[in-house]
Amino acid sequence: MKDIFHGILAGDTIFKNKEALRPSYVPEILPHREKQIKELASILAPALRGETPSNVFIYGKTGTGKTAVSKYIGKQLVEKGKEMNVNTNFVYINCEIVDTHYRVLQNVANHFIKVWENRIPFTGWPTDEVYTRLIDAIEKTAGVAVIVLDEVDKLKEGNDVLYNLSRMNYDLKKARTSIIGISNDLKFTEFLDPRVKSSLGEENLVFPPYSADELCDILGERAKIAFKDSVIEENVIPLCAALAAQEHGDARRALDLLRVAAEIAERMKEERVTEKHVRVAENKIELDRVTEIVRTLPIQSKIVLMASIIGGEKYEGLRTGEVYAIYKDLCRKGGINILTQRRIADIISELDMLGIINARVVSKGRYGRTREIEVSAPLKIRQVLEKDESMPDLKDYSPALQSKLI
DNA sequence: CATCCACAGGAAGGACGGGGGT
DNA sequence: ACCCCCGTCCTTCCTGTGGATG
Repeated sequence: MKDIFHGILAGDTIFKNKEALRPSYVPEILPHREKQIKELASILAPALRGETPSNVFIYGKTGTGKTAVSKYIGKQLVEKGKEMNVNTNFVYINCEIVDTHYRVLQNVANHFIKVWENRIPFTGWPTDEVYTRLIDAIEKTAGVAVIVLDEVDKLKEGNDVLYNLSRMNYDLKKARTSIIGISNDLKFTEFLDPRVKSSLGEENLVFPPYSADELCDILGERAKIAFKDSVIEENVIPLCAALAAQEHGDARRALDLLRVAAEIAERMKEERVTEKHVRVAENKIELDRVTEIVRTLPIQSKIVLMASIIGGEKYEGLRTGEVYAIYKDLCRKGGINILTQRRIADIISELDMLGIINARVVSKGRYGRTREIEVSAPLKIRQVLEKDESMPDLKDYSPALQSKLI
């Protein structure tokens, strides 16, 4: 046994600590977020004097450091609290996972209830009972609790949860709470109850996307931790940064690129990560994304997609009507009910928005107005679709030669 | 210039299913 | 246990339209 692991570990020539490249990792240094850290710290500082900090709403696109900064501040706050002998608590909740009223309250409460027997069960209690327990538990700490709700827009009962949490201070005597809501959807607040909106948005923080140069610094810091010395060629990090900056300055994407590039280099038994590996990684990530989307598509969309691929081989400037004709053939072959062209037009739009096809409206004058459809990676997508059992069998299928006869 | 194609894409509503409230 | 509301998926019906063609 020992020898097996030894063999594998010996092959590990590139990574020192891969964790540092994962999105969940909270680094010691957060380059180019000094301003946000300072601002958030000054908002939360009253907590250390035992006062109530304002609630905060943090907005920023994915990979702009919202979560990392919050967690970082939380850690600092708790440490500083210990140092100053103030009871400060930091609760982090990801609302994409914990997405109901009950479960949010339960999770927050259980953070304060240390004894197993008294913990709140996953289900079964009335929600307001959970709330009472939560208040009790926080009150016992007689300190300040900062509650972070990450991806707060994913909450199913956002209004109720936020209303509940934001009025906790009225029910508390000795303890104080502050809510930090994090979202990448600015429009999210529009759907909130005005009272909740004003109480959550006492302070607003915006996290702008990183520039390519800033991403370079971030990757540099992480690379120092993640990799052994001098395994990364010097142009690799700028390239990762530049590619990620093309999107919208997403640090997560940049880190993914770097990590996947290194994994590829490792698997190829190479000692250094080069630009070439980044290029391969870029393709792999995009392809993985596409295959994953295609795999999880509903059956009707899969057939429309397949019809577009087949049509693309047949026609130049494939049009909606042609896709629909092939689609109907495929449905008949597979015994699947045929939807109307109106619906198919919408499905084509959906596929377009997912970025797996390109559909742009063109006018052919006398010959109508339609969309020209192009599948982005037809060969690869076809492979994925052909593995799908729910798809009709396409052996020796070829679209009818509909040479525009009336 | 008007026409007219082959759709785009909006509006309204039906069927269905899940989840929450009582 | 029941109902109600809401969201999703789909249909039907509809009006709108860019620009080659006559």
